[in-house]
Amino acid sequence: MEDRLSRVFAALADPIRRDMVARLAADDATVTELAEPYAVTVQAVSKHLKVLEEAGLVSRTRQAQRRPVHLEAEVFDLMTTWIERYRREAEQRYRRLDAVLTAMTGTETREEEAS
Amino acid sequence: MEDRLSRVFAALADPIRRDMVARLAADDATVTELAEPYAVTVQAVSKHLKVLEEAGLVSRTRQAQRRPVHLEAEVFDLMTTWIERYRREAEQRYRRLDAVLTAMTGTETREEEAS
DNA sequence: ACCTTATTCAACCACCAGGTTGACAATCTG
DNA sequence: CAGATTGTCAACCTGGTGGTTGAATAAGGT
Repeated sequence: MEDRLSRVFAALADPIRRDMVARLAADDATVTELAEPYAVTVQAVSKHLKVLEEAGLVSRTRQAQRRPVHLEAEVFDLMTTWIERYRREAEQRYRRLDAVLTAMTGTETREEEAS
Repeated sequence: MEDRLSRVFAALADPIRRDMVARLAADDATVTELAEPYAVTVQAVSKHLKVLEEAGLVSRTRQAQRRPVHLEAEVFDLMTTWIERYRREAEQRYRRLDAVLTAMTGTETREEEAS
């Protein structure tokens, strides 16, 4: 899989991981705390965290036996940038097409603005 | 996998699919056109398109034997909404922490609340 | 009608992802 | 030290993903 963006998207393609991110946005948490709501073993959750960590979405520090997980919000920018870029491009194209269509029909009907 | 958001994220976790989306943002294209730059068979690309379609990222119409692919930009909103929501939350928390730290060092002698 | 072009379907394969159980490491607490 | 808590590692299973080749379908061009 290799590249960063792929890892980030893949990490968020799993509902459990997405839910963990959502909860971590509110506050840091330990592995067992995170595992509690889900019907899977704590080992499975540990694996999920590894995925999130390798995607750069979370970081873990050590605190006695506990290992608090912290959300790294900056990584979201990577996605947002990518998404917004192409969305904007596609929407502009849509608007252009819209303009063409309006121009074509507009010569007869004269409709003014769209939204 | 089931849910929409998972499918969208999973779809974009693949570099080829992401590249196809990027190209489709510029203009609609047929399957063979899309396949051309990649070192995979056209069948593989057809499969990728199926994934993108099931995620609601693209739609296909029929035009003679050709089957032009069109990007559906609206789906991006789903992701952006999700991402922005939690990023904002996490950043606010960061700012709160920042404020607490500033307050602590700023007053120095007066520690009242813990957290 | 026949051939060519565009695309999908089917069967197959190698590999990865998400889950399990069981053992181990690291730390606090009695 | 002994025991409980917290978390990871290793081995294993199952199912899905991305790729292949080969055949089938759909529509146009001649």
